[in-house]
Amino acid sequence: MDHRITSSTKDEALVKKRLNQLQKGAVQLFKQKGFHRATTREIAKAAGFSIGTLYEYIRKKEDVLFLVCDAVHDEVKTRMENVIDRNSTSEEALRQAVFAYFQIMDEMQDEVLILYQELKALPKEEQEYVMQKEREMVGILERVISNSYANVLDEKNVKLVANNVYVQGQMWGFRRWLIQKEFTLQEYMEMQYQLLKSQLAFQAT
Amino acid sequence: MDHRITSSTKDEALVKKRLNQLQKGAVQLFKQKGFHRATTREIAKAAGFSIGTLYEYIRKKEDVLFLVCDAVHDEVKTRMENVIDRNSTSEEALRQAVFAYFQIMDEMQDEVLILYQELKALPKEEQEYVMQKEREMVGILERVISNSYANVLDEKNVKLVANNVYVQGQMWGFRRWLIQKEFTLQEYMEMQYQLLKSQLAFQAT
Amino acid sequence: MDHRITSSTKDEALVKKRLNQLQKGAVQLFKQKGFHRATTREIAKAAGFSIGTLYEYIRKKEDVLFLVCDAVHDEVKTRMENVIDRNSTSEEALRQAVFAYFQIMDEMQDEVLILYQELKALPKEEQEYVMQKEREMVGILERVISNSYANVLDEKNVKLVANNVYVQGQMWGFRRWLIQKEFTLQEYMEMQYQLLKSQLAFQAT
Amino acid sequence: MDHRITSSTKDEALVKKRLNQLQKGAVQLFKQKGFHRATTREIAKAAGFSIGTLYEYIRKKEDVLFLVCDAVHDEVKTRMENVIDRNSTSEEALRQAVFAYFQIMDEMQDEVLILYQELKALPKEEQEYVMQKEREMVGILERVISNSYANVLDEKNVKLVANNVYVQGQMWGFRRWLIQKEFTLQEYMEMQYQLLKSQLAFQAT
DNA sequence: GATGAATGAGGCTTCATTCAT
DNA sequence: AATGAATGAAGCCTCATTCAT
Repeated sequence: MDHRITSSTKDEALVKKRLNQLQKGAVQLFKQKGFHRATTREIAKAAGFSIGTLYEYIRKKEDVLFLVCDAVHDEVKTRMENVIDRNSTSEEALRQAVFAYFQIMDEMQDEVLILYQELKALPKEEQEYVMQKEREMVGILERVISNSYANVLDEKNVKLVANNVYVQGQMWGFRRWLIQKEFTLQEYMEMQYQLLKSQLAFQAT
Repeated sequence: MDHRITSSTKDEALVKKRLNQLQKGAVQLFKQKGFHRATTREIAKAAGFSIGTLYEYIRKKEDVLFLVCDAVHDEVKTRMENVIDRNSTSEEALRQAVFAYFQIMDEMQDEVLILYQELKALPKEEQEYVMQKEREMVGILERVISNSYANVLDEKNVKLVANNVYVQGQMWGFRRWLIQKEFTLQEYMEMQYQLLKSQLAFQAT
Repeated sequence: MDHRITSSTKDEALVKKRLNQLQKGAVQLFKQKGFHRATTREIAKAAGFSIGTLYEYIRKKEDVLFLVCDAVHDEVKTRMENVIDRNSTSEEALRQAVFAYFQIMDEMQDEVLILYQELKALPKEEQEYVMQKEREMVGILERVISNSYANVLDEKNVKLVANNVYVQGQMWGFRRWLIQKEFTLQEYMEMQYQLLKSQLAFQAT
Repeated sequence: MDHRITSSTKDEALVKKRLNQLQKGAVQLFKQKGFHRATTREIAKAAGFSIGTLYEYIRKKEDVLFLVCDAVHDEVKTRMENVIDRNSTSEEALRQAVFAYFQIMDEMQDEVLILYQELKALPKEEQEYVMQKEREMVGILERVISNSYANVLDEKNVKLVANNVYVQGQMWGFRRWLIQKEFTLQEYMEMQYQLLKSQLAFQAT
């Protein structure tokens, strides 16, 4: 699944299956207790196998966290790419992408929370890797925005706006104790999108 | 300093001094290693006293984290309040407040990072307390925005915009690996402020 | 190969082959890492088959050690017996035997090292068995000495001298870090033999 | 006590006391189970304190082994030096030293056994250190022999003979299952000494 | 009030052994 | 007969917390 984690098992299909079990279980667990409070035994149990088997597929507890982070990004990215119409330059395309992104962030808020809070528990090198994935994600938003409003925004503004949108999506889950008390997802999406449009419209004048 | 931490010591002045040492040392330490990786021995050492003494002033390791979180918020709040002109309703007042806020977030980025990442390491009750402080901070921004643009924005929009600004300030430090690679602080402040204004201006039309 | 190890396999030829593979591989491995640090997986790999197969031929990890110890002794004994002229009583026969013994100890120093250091890792009963083999080896030397100098030495002296020679042979490999720094094998053999002769000669006076 | 082991405790006298307890307890324990089979918990218990305290004075389990090896050598050396008359060149002085050495080896046979069998469990660097101590011990014997028979033996012969005596002393304990079945300590000492003298006498002719 | 030695629960990880295929 | 995935007991070590001085 990922070259960074060397498992002693040889059967590729099995490895994939096990790592998938592991990642699924770990997300549920980390959601409740966070990475640090979760013990390796609990991780194994959540994945549905024994502690011994766990260590057939990972080398260190941290590897599980990395697995989760990696999987989250991959899923977000895949889902975004399925939804984005790369050829369209219409405003509608932007709306569609932004709404889809917020929707995904809503569905994956637990995963995103983990990613946010535990990143620094990873070794430096793996942190870098995860950050790179974040850059790619922001890059996707940049492209969408830039496709829709290429004429009105300079590159730097696009970067900033994309980053803002990206963060706003994450904050929906991350600051749910505040935001979800005040807004429904519909409202949040709609309002943020209106604000976004007003920025773009204004720059265009 | 805070009623939640009961120290067996009585001399108020000394307690204050010690807790201050503690908080200062802890921030430096958590900055480097994070809360979980820092041991109580290291915390004591960073504070300049022994492990035994540490436990004269706290009851659990978590108390130190709480202390730090609390202190960070207090400092941000104090500095913001010193800068804000509560009576002014001019656009200039908004600009001043936003710039000041970003400036503070820049200076305290390490502290804010800690606060962000370690919040869930606190017990539920203390989490609530810290969240409450966050709400207050957002509230301050709300008031400033609302004072300047009361006529053009409904309450809910103000809430959202204030929250966005608040998060953008934190992200300057939190996502420094991305943002600070692309923008200087000046640029970031200026551009975010322009975007903010365009939102407000647009709503006003 | 040895009745102490019951393998579930029946084909005698195959068992022999496998146990031989196993013993050869294990010596190489133990040489590097010692018995305790070598894992059963590594042992299986060194033998050229899987962990599952390993356990078709042994029951416990210790069995491998026993196998090695046993094989070492057998080889030393066989080689000694090939070289010794049981009928000769001349001094030359002694010289020949002693030199041959030292030569063998030189060639098998790694194996002897293992035997020396890991003996107590065996269960008591197997220890006894190995010790018995040691006694036999010393016995061979006793006979050679006694054949050559029967008239001058009482039985007890022969026992002691034989034991000394036996140990000196082992020490060539076991204390190589000291002895092999100071002497070449030729020198060591020659000098030890001279000392041996002087003992015998003196007793004869 | 030894710079190689860094204990977190500051009080020098206490450290010395604890390390002494530790070493004493460990010898008893290793005697029974060997180093590998002894758990850190058992080591702590044998030393009379908790596992936590154990790790206030050592960093790794291996350190305990090193401590033991070191202490054994130190004790042997000290006792030898107390007994040796450095000025005497008489044959009597040699006899005295050799007998004393065998006596010590008899009394410390368990310790010596440990040293012999577990040396390779130490990290390379520590092995070197222990070997150096062995060299010193052999050196002491060399000096005694050379003092008594300086005129008859060349340096290389002295080295060899000293090494032989040294090993013979250790073997009394190490091969007790063989030697102590056949000889009393008195006999062993006496006979080995006679052999030694015959070597020296013969060279002198 | 301050100190730091002592404690032991509990975490991570390894690895001998088994067993279904 | 051979394989290698699965198991879980058990080992090493850390570190938050206590308490006697």
